[in-house]
Amino acid sequence: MDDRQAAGECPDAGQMLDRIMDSDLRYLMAVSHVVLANNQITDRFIERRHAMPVQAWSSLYAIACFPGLRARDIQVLFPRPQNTISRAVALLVGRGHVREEALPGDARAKRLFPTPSGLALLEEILPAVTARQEEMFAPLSGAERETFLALCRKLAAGPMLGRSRVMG
Amino acid sequence: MDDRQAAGECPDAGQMLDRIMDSDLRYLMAVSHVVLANNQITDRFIERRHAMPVQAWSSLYAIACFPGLRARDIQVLFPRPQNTISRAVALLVGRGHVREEALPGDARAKRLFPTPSGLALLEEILPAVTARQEEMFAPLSGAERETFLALCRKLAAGPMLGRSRVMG
DNA sequence: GCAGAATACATCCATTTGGATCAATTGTCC
DNA sequence: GGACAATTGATCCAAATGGATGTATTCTGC
Repeated sequence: MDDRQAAGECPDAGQMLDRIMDSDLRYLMAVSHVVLANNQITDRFIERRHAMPVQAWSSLYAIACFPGLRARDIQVLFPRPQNTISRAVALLVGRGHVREEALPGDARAKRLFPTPSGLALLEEILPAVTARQEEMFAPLSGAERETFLALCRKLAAGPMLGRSRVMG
Repeated sequence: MDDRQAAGECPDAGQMLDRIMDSDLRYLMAVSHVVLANNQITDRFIERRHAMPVQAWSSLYAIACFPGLRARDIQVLFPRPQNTISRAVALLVGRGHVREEALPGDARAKRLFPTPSGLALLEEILPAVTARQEEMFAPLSGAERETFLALCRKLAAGPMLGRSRVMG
């Protein structure tokens, strides 16, 4: 695939990145690269600072945004395995950041609410994550960010994002 | 944050997704959601079909795109921990999909090349992944896809994507 | 050309992950 | 209303993960 193979050379990293984002899988490669690269920063940072995995603080964020939601709902917002969410919620409850309440109509599910401690933790985490978002989106203008967001939302709204015909 | 808390109700999943993509962290939430949701499909599929983690087949893809690259270079394309790449390459070498060759100028590094078996495996995997890409990007028009790609590339080219001032 | 820093990759090991399963409850169909 | 399927969340356990460290080699400053 590369003439330089014969010459025993390889393009430098920047060129390789450019070219892989020009390959058949360019859309997938490009967006995955962006998210993977950022995860190395954001996820590791909060893991170290607060000894909690991504899914824990993002669950807390979801619970604070929508007090009373169920674990099940978090899974829709952050598509991860069910037991991952279950454990994240257990961690938050165990540390007193989230409180569970019986859901009147359904004895299986529990409604989740942030505690004052949970809200305080979020107020500590959110400024850092917001600053990181600003840092990573700095290359885009305001208009470009809105375009990017609109396109992501369009992808998220697509019916085949979370299930597949081509991959059983 | 939500008046329905008093009423003991929660918005449905679709509305929650909309609203979290309208919050302060909307850009991060939106793009992460898209990638996470797709990973649940694509990664798991190839794990089952070919008993290999994402990083293995994407390393193979990189090696086929740029024959002769080093493990180090793969890490630039797919930002993951170093030992993750190391193991992925070891798996590919162990299964005979990749062959290592001494790099003349540097005895530490190894040049990586796909074997016929590796290329054959890729020809089996790529159609499925390409079809999946098509499936997930179906909501976007051709022009929108190019816009999305251009914005992702702009983000990837940003100097602060892979390192951070705000997150030590 | 030599000492110390840096790089490339492999490996160790405690922790995390996720598929599978379980228990409890609710929904559906007749 | 009773049997069977579906849902909600917890837990089990084999396997993967990633930070730290090790080994070998190359680069840098003097």
